[in-house]
Amino acid sequence: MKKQVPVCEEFRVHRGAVAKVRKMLGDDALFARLAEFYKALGDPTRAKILYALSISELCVCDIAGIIGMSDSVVSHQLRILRNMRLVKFRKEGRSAFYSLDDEHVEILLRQGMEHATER
Amino acid sequence: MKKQVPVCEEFRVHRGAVAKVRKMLGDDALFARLAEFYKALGDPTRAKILYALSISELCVCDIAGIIGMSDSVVSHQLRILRNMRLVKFRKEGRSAFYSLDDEHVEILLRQGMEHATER
DNA sequence: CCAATACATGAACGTTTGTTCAATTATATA
DNA sequence: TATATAATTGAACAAACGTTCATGTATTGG
Repeated sequence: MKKQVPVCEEFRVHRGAVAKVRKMLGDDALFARLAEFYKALGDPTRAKILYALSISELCVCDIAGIIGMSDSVVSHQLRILRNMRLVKFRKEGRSAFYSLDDEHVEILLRQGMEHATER
Repeated sequence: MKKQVPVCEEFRVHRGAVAKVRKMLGDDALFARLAEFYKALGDPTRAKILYALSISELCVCDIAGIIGMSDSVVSHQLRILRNMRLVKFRKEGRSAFYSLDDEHVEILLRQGMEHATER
């Protein structure tokens, strides 16, 4: 009888469980999207921006002032957050007011903050 | 009266709120840790490993077989996940069995997966 | 109109990241 | 004891990333 696995001698876990996981993991695009999403949160500058926006809607230059970085940096990072649908914005005159896209993001922020503050 | 902000003409939001956010954002180390944490989730390979481990405890070469990458890749990434305390492991003979560190991680995984699957 | 303001964008740069490959350690088995 | 297996590690390399700086585009006010 042929070996089903090319790596170890045999799976050390229940074959049914392995098959299930394997099927899900076949969807590369899914995990690419998942990783992209977390990556968007995985930068100190973007984390600060998101945290600031979790308190209040803010315009670009106010964000820049608050986190202590240039308008350009903030604008670049906001584009990434926009593409990942983590923030939304509205224009008013020459200002652009940003806010979190939904409370889903806010929940994730709090979860991460808990993990970061404990221990 | 002197301007308090060097960036825009004036904050467009309530000053009290701004002050509160500003204080929190002063803690650079906090946001560095927060970002590190999310960054650990923000790679397709690591996301796959974590998802696999959310179903079952697995040894290194089984993980490698399941996600279709080399033992070396998996081992390198597991080190990162270990350092971030996202996974724990136990040794048994020459095998090392990995599992998620706590259900905190599992919750975060599901949250991200929801965001990645919808839309 | 012209200048100033708010924001966005593109190129360039140094840094960080993930994978590959080879070598190493530790454990089990023949 | 010698060999094979499981896992870890380090160096090297290309790709991706974040910031800086200069420039561009609207919009507003003098």
